[in-house]
Amino acid sequence: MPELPEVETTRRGIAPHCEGQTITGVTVRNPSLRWPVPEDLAQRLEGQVIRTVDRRAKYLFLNLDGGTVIVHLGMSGSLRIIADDSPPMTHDHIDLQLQSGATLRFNDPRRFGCWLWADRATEHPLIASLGPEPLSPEFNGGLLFRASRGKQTPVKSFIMDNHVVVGVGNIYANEALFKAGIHPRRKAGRISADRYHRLAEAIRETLSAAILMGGTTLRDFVNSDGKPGYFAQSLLVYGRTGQPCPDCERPLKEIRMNNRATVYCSRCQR
DNA sequence: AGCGCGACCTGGAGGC
DNA sequence: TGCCTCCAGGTCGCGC
Repeated sequence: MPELPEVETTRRGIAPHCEGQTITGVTVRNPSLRWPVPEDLAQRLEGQVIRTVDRRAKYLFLNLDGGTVIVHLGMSGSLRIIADDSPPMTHDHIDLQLQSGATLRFNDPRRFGCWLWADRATEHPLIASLGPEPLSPEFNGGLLFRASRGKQTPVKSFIMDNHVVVGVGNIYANEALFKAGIHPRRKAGRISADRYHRLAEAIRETLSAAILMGGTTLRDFVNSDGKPGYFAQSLLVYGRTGQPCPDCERPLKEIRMNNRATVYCSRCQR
């Protein structure tokens, strides 16, 4: 489900209900996520106050006084605020009871997500080596250009590499490459600085537009209120194989790259 | 070292 | 209705 806009939408949805709240109870129904949920999670959390809810890449941080819960939603995870005491459904793996009476509930059918503990989140191995945030000032075309010199890997794989820039998942990689007019298979090391400036701008635009619209809803994404996002209506190429290119009207092509659907216009993208 | 791919899971859609 | 195959928004870590 979630790419960066969905994760940010989730953060904005849950933060007001979590920040300043004492955790009064922890229920782990299924600890078998991507990595096992720490056995002492409840012990660490109970009685602690959630100070802030932050995001780094697609990770959410529940910051407590003595450390951080690092949450990833994987492909199918979601966090909801449950106001009443409605019973857990299938795949509701973790509940945090809050002092307010609300529950922060984690659901993840495929269990690719994770809940981890870190004394210092920024030093955790999963976090420490991440590239810059795509919406931060340090992310720009120059950075992409420098990082790509000598790279043989296709540009689509390059911008989806979290060590280069975080938060560019499959949907938005397809969209940004279309906007920048770059063929997804072009070797990263053979793209000019000018074109990387356009690409960086396209990434920034695509992600911020999606955040404004509450994320992309394909199938079953719901944000923390249970509402869908509306960015799917704005997708230019993803999910539109065979339909006319928005610019030149030639049918959009689809190939597989790293086993992921890759949609592009063979005329507009070179 | 850089790159590509398998692996981790469940469920929905579509074909027969 | 049921069974089977394919597909899915992520990303780690292995093998070449």
